[in-house]
Amino acid sequence: MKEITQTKQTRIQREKRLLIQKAALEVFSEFGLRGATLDKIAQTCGLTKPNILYYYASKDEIYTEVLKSLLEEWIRPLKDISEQGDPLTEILQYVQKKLIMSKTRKQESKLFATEILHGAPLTQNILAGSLKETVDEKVKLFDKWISEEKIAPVDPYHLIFSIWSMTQHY
Amino acid sequence: MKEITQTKQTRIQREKRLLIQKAALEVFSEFGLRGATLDKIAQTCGLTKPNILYYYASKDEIYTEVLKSLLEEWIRPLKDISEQGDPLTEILQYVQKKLIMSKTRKQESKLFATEILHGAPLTQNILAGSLKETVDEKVKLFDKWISEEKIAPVDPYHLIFSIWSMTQHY
DNA sequence: TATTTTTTTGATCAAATGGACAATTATTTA
DNA sequence: TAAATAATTGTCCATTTGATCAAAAAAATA
Repeated sequence: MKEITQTKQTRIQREKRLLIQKAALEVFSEFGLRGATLDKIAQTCGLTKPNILYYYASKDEIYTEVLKSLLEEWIRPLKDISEQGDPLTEILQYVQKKLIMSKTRKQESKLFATEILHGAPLTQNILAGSLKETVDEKVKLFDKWISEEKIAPVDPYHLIFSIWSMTQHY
Repeated sequence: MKEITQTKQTRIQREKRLLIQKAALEVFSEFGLRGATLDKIAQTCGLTKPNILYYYASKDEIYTEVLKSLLEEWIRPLKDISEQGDPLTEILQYVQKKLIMSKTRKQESKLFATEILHGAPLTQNILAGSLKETVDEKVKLFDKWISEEKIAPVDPYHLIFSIWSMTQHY
C-alpha cells in the first residue's frame, strides 16, 4: 500500500519514519537540500535507499516534512509571548527560550537559518503563512505595548528581527 | 597555455574572469556551493561551460576565488576600527559600514552568511586565518577600552558577534 | 600576410544521484 | 498455519553534472 494514511500507522512505519527524519535532519543541516543525498541519509540511518523511498515519495518530501515539524517547534517561543504578561518579562522569556534552543539544537538552528536566508526554496508556502502570521500578530502586540508606554518606542519588526538574528547563531 | 600566470594577463583573460566571477557570485549566493552548477554560471554570463573551465580549473576553484575576494572586502570594516579614534565613534562607524554593505550587497551578504553558518567547507583555511586574526585583534582592543573605562564592560566577543549577526541579515 | 598563440566550442565521458520495479522476505491477519 | 499484507532489497535506468579533448575560430605577433 503506497498510500500511507495517517489514520492507521504501523508500529514499523512510525519507527522508520522517525528514524529517517532524524537522519535527514542531520544530513540536511550539514549539506543543505541539494548537498544532501539519499545515499547519505540512508547510510546515516542504516536503511536502504529504496527502503527510504518506500516511506517517502521523494527527497523533497522528506525535506519538506523535516522542515515542517521543525518550523512549528521553532516559532513556538514567539507564539508564547502573551498579551497578559508583563512586557519585559515576556520578551526576556522569549530571548531565553530562543537562546536555549539555538544552543541545544544546533542542527535545527542551522537548517532553519539556512532556510530563512535562502528564501526557503520548498517551504515558502509554509513559512509565508505560519511564520509571517505569527510575526505580524506579535508586531501588533508590541505596537500596543509601545502606545501604552510599557516598552520603549522601537520598530517592532526590528525588535523581533534583532532578537531572532542574535539568538540564531550561537 | 593552461598555466595562467598573474604576471601577464591578456585583456580577454581579465574581462572573462571578471565576467565569470560576477555570474558565479550570483549563482552561488542563490543556490549555494552544491546547488550551483557550471551550466547555470555559464548561462548567466553567456559563456560556454568548457570555456569557463578554460579560465578556471574547477568549480571549486571558482567558488574559492569568489569567496576570497569577497572575504577581504567583507572584514575590512572590522579592520578599520582604529585604536586612535574615539571608541564609540569607531564602533558606530563599524556598524554603519556593515549596515550599508548588507543592504547594498545582498548577494555577497547572503553568501558570506551561508559560509559562516556552514563552517565554510572550502574556505576554512582562509576564514580561520584572516577572520579569526582580525577578530582576536579587535577583541584585545575592546578589552583595552574596557579597562580604561571608555566603553561599558561587555564581553568583547559577544559585542563583535552581536553586531555582526544583527547587521548581516538586512 | 604568414605563423604562432590564444580562445572557443561541439562532442563526449565517467561518476553521482534520484528514482522505479519486480522479486524476495518478514509480518500480520483470518 | 495459510493467505494476505507490509517491508526490504538488488538491480537497473535516466538525468544531471563536472570535466576532458581535439578541432576550429579568433587574435596576436613576427
